[in-house]
This record gives sequence, structure tokens and C-alpha cells, in this order.
Amino acid sequence: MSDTNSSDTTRPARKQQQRSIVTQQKLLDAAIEAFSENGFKGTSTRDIAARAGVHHPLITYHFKNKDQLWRAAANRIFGEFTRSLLKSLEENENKNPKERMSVMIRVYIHYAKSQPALHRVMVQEASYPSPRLDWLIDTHLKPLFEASFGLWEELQRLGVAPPGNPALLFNMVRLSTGGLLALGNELKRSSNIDIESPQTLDEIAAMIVRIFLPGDIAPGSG
Amino acid sequence: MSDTNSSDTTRPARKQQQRSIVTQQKLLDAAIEAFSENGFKGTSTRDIAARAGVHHPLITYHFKNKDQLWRAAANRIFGEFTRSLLKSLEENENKNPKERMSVMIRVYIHYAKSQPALHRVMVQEASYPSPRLDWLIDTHLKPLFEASFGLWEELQRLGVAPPGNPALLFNMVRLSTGGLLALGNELKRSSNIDIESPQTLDEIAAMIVRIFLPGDIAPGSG
DNA sequence: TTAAACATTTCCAAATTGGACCAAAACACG
DNA sequence: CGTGTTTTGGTCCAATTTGGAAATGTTTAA
Repeated sequence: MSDTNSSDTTRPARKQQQRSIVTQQKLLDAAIEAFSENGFKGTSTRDIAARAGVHHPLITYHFKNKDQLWRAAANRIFGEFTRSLLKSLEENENKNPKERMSVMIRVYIHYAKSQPALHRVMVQEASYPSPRLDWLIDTHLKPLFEASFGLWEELQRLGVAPPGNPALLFNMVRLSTGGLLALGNELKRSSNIDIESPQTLDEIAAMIVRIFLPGDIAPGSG
Repeated sequence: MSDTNSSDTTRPARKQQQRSIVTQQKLLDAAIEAFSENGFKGTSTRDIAARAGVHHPLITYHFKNKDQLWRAAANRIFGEFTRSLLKSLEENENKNPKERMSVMIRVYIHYAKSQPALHRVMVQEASYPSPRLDWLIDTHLKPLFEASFGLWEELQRLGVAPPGNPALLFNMVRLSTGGLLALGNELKRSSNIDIESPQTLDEIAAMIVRIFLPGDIAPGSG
């Protein structure tokens, strides 16, 4: 399902109206928020509609049902996320591997800050097997991960990243970063960490790089 | 609220029956599972009773209401967790700081493996402010965290742990470890990581230590 | 203008919610 | 043993929530 809900075989006689796009965006934003807070089962379509400030039958109209709405919402956050990562990779093709990964880490931190639902939804969905989890892994996670493993392996070969299973390494980075930004409410009170402050974000980025990419790169290896 | 539901001012005339204890344990186990999967709002007491194989009015009888049941369940997982950490600290008083922390990390991994709900519930509850989150932080998290910060600071002074905000450091370890073991369902399919295998757990422990405690300790510093 | 796209309103039947109630059963304790 | 308390089983309830259908308006593209 794409954002436009054009699942029919026949193309529409008229193009989609602007207000319809706005409604769908509002519903998607609300769905992301609600699903990340209460999980799939714990979220009602009426709650989503209320958060979006929209009448609940519009969900049926635009997304057919709760499951399709969930997928559209997942497409939105993971699509944006993947796009911003790929863009950062393109823009730094010429840099050396350590710099490329450092930029990716910074991009990840900023995306996770603006969209902590990314991490929350993963933890939610991974807590028990479901067709949604399988779909999420196949559609969004695997492609993204397989693109990253290579860079981590290269960084290990260069002695920049610590040795060990690169998949574990990658997931540790992913989980500590995503976790820090998903647990903002807790960290402020439990550890006096304020993820709202830009300095904190910089500090997190610097520490992740220092810890997970401790080695220096030989000149001319880019 | 303790497990025994003895919240009255007068002590009970008779001791609690064995079957009652069993029922409470079954309900607590089921509650932990259900709450960690679907969150507080997304879980019904009937679902918990069904998972426990128990008639749902027994929840009212033993725990008064859903909120008290949640707290009793949280007390159970966090109590066990804290006890196992403190025990490991006691048993290694004589060892040097790096070894003490390494043992704690291993204990954490094994607890998180046996009780992944610990991490899931935190992510769940931290997704929006609630009296439960405040209670959880004050009752269980803060004491535990404050006990750990000191050791991390010492490890940084000794040059064993990387520099930077020790609270951030500590939380990164906590989140990457807890996250890996809470996302078992996902990691198997997305990254070919099998957290069921004991070797994987050993590998995780070794990597966490290598990454977060890269320095060596001077002889005689214990 | 007019038909399609979109939104509002109302309605429904079914299921689920947390919890009250009381009689029966199991048990601790004298 | 018997006895009174604890625990459980079974039933009931009133309120709310659920996803969705249907009919009626309103806006907009062409």
C-alpha cells in the first residue's frame, strides 16, 4: 500500500484532491504516534482518528482497515528514514569509510530524535511473532541492514571498528542510539540526560563514534 | 504492594495458602508477558487471567485492580533483577573494577535473556509520561542507576572505559544489551543472530566488554 | 455545471471492558 | 475431627468500545 491508497486496477477518473492528502498525512502521523505508544493491538482506529482530529470513518475510506493503515504508517517512517540514510551515503561517496559511517550515525541520531516511534515500533512488534513483523523485516529492515553490514566489515578490516560479528556490532549501535532517543522521558528523570538539548545530541554522536569506531584510518584509504 | 497482598493494617489471622501463592505467581508471570507485549493500556485483565489459566475475578481478589497488578509485576521483574545484580557485586568485592563490571554485564545479559520483558516494559512505559513511569523510575531505576554510575566513573578514571558522560555510557550499555535480547524475534530474521544459542550470549558479552571497557587495568588496582 | 472525490453524521450489532456478588470448595488451625 | 476463614468458581452487569455500514452533505476537478 502506498500513501495514495490507489489500490484499484482502474485508475481514478480524477486526481486526488489536496485536502485528501492532508487528511491522509494527519492520519498517518496520528497512527505512528498511537501505534508507537500502545502497539498494534492496543490501538483503536477511533483513537487514531481522534488524535488526527478527523472522523473515524475516514480511516476506512482512505486506508481500508487498521492493518493497511499500520503498513502505510510503517512505510512512512521507514521510507523517510531509509531515504535520509541513502542521501547521506550519496553525499559522502568520496569520503573515507570512517567519515561515511560517522555521518550515518549522526543522521540516524537526528532522525531518531525527530521520530522516536521508529525504535518504539520495532520493540513493540518484535515482542511477539506476527505477519506485521515479518513484513517489516522483509520490506524495510533487511535491505537497510544488508547495505550497512558491508561498511561495518570494511571498518573492521581497516581496524577502525572493533572485531566481532559485524551484525552484532551494527545492531548495538542501532539499539543504543535508537534506545537513547526513544527513552527521553525516562532518561531525563533517571539519569539527568536531556535529549532535547542539541549539545546532548552532539555528545551522543561523539561518544558513539568514539566507542564504536575507536581506530584511526590510515591516510589515503578513502 | 508486595506479592502477598497484605496491605491491611491488621495482620491476617491465618497464613496465606499455598494455592493462593501459586495463583499470584501465575498471574504475575502472565501479567509481565501481557504488559510487555501490549503495554498497560493495551492489556486487559481478562487477557492476563486467560494467559494465567485463572478466572479473571481473581485479579480483583489478589491485586485489587489493574494498576496494582502492574506494580506487583514490575516489582517482581525489577526486584529479581536488582537482587541478581547486587549479589554479583557482593561476590566480586575483591576483584578489580573491570572484572566487577564485566561480571555485571554478563549477569545483565543472562537476566535480560530470561526476562526480556524488563527492557520491553521500559520502552513501553517511557513512550509517554504516566504515574507508572514516575513510580518505576523512583522505585527501581534511580537506586540501581546511582549504584552503577560510580563504578563507571571509576572505570573512566582508570582509563578502562571511554571518556564522556558516564550516564550516557551506562545507558548505552544497558540499551544495547537489553535491546539485543528483547529483539530476538527480529534479529534472527533480519541479521541472522540467534540469541537462543549460548555461544551468541557469550559473544555478546565479550563484545560489550571489548567495546565499552577497551582499556587494560594496571596490576594491583583492584 | 456536474459528477466524482471527499467529509459528516448517524447508526448498529458485537465484543470487551473492569468489577460486583455470592455460593461452593479448599484449607489452616484449634 | 469440626469450624470459620481463605480462596475459588460461576454468574451477572452496566458501561464503554470495537470495527464498520449506510445515507446524506459538501467540496472540488474538469
